[in-house]
Amino acid sequence: MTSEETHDEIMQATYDALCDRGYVGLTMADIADGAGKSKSLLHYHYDTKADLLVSFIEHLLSDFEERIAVTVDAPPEERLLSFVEWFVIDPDEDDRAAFHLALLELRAQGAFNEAFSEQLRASDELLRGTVESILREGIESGAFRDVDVEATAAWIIATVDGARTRQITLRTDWYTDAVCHHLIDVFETWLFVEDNERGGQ
Amino acid sequence: MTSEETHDEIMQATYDALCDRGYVGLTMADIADGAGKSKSLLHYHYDTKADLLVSFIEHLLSDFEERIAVTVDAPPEERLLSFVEWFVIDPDEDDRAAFHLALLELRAQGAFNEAFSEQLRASDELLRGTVESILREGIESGAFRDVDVEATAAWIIATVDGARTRQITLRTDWYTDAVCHHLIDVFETWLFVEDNERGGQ
DNA sequence: TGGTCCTGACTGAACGGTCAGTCAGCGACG
DNA sequence: CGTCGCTGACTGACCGTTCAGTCAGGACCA
Repeated sequence: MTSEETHDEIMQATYDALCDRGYVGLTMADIADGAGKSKSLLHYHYDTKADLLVSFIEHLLSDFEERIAVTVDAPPEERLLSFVEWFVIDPDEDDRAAFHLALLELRAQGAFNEAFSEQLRASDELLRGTVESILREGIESGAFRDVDVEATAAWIIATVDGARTRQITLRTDWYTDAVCHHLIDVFETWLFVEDNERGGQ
Repeated sequence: MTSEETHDEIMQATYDALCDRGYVGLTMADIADGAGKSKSLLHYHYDTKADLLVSFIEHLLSDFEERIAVTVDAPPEERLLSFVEWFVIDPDEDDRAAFHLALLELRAQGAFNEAFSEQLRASDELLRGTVESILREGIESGAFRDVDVEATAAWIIATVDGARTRQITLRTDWYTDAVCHHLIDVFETWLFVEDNERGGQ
């Protein structure tokens, strides 16, 4: 088995272990077992547990990059709404909720680990950049009003992130529902240019 | 020293230890040292580490209850705005940021510990109840429009929580700034009744 | 073709440290 | 004298990390 195949298996095993143990409960033994390999192998490929996890966040990032590259063709209103819907977790997606819970633990650990922190900041920039580019596209095409792109992207992300955080930590869809409806209201009132206005001014 | 004094000291030491170690790094020895007592004493008062932490969250809750009881006299617009400002962390309040980071870890642990989860849900109800009561008061007095109280409280909390989470995990005030400005905009447009409208309809 | 050398992926066992939890006992106070 | 608050020494389990060694296969040479 090549080094790269092994790397992919380890990343997958890390994901699985993170889902059913969380970050706090995550052990090298869990990951090794999940990959059907020995603990020592993990240290053969990554110096420390922290290194492995940094690699894992990198892996997530490139995954995310691939996924957003796919959806660039839709109109901006649709892209923005599907971004919001994608962010929120479906009630029956148990493993995704578990994963984001672990990710939340990981995000909190950034404060104690500079390498984590760096990766997390990179993923934040990617996320913000994505929303900003949707907004810019909408404004350029005349579909959106001329809002402050950076600030608008920031509050949208903060809002959906907060809703998801409360959704997964409190195990209720109450917050995501309220936030989704609210966002749609705000978008329709403040952001989307009505058809009958288009080209008007 | 009475049992209650010791309890308070332990809670304070837990707070301190949580601030500079985080939840993951928190040990019984840290707490004991901070309180100037022995580890065994902690087990004398609380059966397990988890029990101690449940006690700690209870302690936070009653603290929060006392604090909000103070501010009930201000007008609803002011109460709402000061709630938002209070939620957000000042850039130079390092220890408060550290504490909320630890609290974030603790919130994520709710998924693995039913007793934590219960306490956290209680604190969520308290928070939601507080915002809802501000909204209800505003609507009754005619200062606020007749919005859906539960849903509005939910999205406000999700928004400020998300902003604070990103603020403390990414160590940037970018999100909280954007969210504060946005919230003030939304409040003034959708929630607050203008003076010249008052009594009008 | 077959033998030698080397390397990269991988393992099992052990080590060292950490940490929650235990337990026997001690001083002080009512 | 009992019990309440408290301690220090200790234990068992766990977990990241290390290390000596195995094994398959590829390169190179005779």
